[in-house]
Amino acid sequence: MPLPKDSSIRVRFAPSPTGHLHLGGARTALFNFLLARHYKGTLVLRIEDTDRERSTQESIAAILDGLSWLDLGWDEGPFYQTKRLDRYRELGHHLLEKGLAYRCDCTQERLESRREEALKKGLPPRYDGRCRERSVDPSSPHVIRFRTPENLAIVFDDLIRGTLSFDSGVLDDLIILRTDGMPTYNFAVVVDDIDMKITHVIRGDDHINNTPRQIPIFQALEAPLPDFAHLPMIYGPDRTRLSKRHGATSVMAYRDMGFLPQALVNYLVRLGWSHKDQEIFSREELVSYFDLDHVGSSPSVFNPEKLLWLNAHYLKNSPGEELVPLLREQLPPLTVPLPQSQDPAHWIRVADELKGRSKTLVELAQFAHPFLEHSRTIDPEARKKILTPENGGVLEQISLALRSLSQWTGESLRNAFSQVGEALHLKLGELAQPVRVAVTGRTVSPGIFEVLLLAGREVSLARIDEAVRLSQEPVSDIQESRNGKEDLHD
RNA sequence: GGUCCCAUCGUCUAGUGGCCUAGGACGCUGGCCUCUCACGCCGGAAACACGGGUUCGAACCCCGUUGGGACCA
Repeated sequence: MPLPKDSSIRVRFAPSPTGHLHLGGARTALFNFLLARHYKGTLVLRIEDTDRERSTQESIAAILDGLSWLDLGWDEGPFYQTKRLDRYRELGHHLLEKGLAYRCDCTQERLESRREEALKKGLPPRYDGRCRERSVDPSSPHVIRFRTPENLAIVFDDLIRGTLSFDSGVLDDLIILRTDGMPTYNFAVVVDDIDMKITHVIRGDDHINNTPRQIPIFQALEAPLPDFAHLPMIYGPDRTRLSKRHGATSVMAYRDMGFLPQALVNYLVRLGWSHKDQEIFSREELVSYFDLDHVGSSPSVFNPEKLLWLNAHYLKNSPGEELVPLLREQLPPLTVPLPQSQDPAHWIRVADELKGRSKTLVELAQFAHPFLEHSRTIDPEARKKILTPENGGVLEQISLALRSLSQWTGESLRNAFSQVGEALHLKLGELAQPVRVAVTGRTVSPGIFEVLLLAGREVSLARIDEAVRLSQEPVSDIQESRNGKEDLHD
């Protein structure tokens, strides 16, 4: 079902501000965004805040933040349903006048008891239509119900699922305006989609059952029907709808965990959509390739491993200078910065050197810390294992050799190491590891020459000398005694 | 319970009746590279839920079964 290529398509993203922007919502927003861009149409942002109990200002802010972090811009809005209440009432009364809706003053108690009766008889607990033909006093408390057409097959062509068919017999005469004049969800949505001239309703498939309720309202309001496309759900690992109990679901939580928005977007778009075998997409490619034809109809399970892989990919391929501001956000404030940390170029070098080994910005920050902060903490395991008295001697030799170098380059450092290696009959690896621990405090880092160059001569030598001292000291009483016991078992 | 949706490797997916001895990716795994860890490169295990049709031919079309899920209550 190809869409018009020109064109004037108008789509919308319509979240309820009852929490953060979660992954499912983000994907719905993304698909709407991409479709709008692809067809050069319009994306409308609408905040469905009629549930005043649960809607909050913070949620609105959180959703807007999430969209902006993902760089999903919209063209019109945000429109707020709570600012359109008069309009819903107007159209509700319009339907009333045309006899397409009616007043109902059934009490909560009555409805409750009818429901229980129906349930007992094994019938669907629908409204029994008591007020359909009654004339209820407009001045007494009442709701307005939509007169759902009876015995009618409601059929529509879902752009993703194909033809979907429902029997209106299972539908209630649903309330469109409550006693307090607030519109119900299905009514407000239809009024908005009409007023905002939405041509394609693209939403999660949890709304699939709402569609046959909404279609008769479009018709009653004599509005053209938009096309519908219902996106499959995103599941957690247990194949139920992704929710808080599956861990982080808020897109902002992913930012905090050190993910790049491009990675999350790329991950999300491949959940349900594909373009042949391609896995990595630039924003431009996404806009030019995206269409509904290749959106699948089966739900997908969220897989954090693959997101991580994508994130590593984007990290590796981002220029250091773009990473620096993000790196700063992840880094705890520096207590005593290294002298070279004053130099922006140093930060870029650090980011470029370390981005290839990091899966997240958090990891990148951890790797980067020893090259930015004056003091570096030595991993206790690494100290115990690598900074042995024997290696202390090795470090002393290396320190001497490094000091004698008139200038530090990759080349001169390599030469110095091989000379020490020859003299001590040690391989490069056996030299590099103690130096690595001495300078970075960890057993994992970039190549040893890169490390030395990045830390610089002053810092490197000071840290190596400190490591020499540490290697002569006992590790610590507690660790010593524990080691002793372990040794007995060997 | 009612209505509706879904069904290819563990996961994301390609596949739109012959190109399929089912392709790619994540993960897993063997190896290479190597100063550590990654990256990268080469290789491996791993799937058409089941049963009926339709057809010369079905992963692809139809029906049923099973299994999962959503919504409403």
